[in-house]
Amino acid sequence: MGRYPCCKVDEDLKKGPWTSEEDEKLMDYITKNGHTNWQLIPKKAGLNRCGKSCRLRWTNYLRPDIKRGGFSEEEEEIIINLHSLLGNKWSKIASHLPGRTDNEIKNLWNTHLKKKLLKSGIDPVTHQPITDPNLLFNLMNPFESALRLQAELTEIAKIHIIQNIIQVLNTPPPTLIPSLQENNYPMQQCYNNTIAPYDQILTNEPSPISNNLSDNMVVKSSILENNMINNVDNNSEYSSLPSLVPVTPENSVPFDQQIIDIINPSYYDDLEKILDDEANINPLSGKILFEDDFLS
DNA sequence: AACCACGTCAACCGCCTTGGC
DNA sequence: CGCCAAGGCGGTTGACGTGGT
Repeated sequence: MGRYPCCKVDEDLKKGPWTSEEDEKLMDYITKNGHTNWQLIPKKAGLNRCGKSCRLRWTNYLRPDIKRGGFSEEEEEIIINLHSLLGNKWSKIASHLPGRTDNEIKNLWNTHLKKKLLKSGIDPVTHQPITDPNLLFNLMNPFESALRLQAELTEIAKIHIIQNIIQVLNTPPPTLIPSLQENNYPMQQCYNNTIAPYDQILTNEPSPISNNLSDNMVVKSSILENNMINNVDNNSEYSSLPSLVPVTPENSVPFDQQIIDIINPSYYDDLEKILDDEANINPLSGKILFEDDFLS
């Protein structure tokens, strides 16, 4: 058999910050008896702590040779040089700096030195001048970089909104139907003119949002299309939602291709006009307003 | 004065190495 | 030689402090 386990999982040992009483107990015990067996120390010192926790507290805080206070410029230089040779070997780096712990050096590196090197155009991993133009751009122009990121996120958000609109168009509420019967509802114009290319989507092809549907179902849009545009007299169809059909490998379109279809400039531009113009959104209902709504 | 964002650092977690059996 | 616990190490987390709005 080997040794007995370090910290028993079922033992109700204290965790978190150390109190001054605990520090005092540990200090007293180690200065009198040394630290040959960390597993026995907490019991013998009267502490309800794991041996590992005691060792960490001692090596990182209580040890008498610990140097307090901030790091000097010289120490920082040494750490940078050693890191370029040793990498993230914090304990090895610490062994070259008397009074400094590996934890302390690691924290300094992650919070301060890494940024310092980046700012001066040095890759903190390789310690070589940064050559990646994107990374360099980000460092030199943080503001422009943020703007660029924001623009990219806006584009993604627009695609999400478009997907949501498609979802809404795929499931018309019953209240829309009388207007359609009168053949003057703006939604119909929407289909006929504004975003006519969406007819491509409103066919038997799976909706671009189908990938987001957790149950892997897709609205069978042909039923919807028939109800809304061609078959408006069939009232019995209006009250029920379009049936759902499972996505099958043969009728599914790769998501990348779906995205490309959506970004087809002709209807993307039209939708963008709607999305860009805040006046087209009813501030109370959040619904999209069409040209006819303004005329009436 | 209250809130928020960010930086710092002590402590924990989990993996790896070492060494006793 | 293999198993297994102790010790060591690096990554990560969360509490706390501080400065800005």
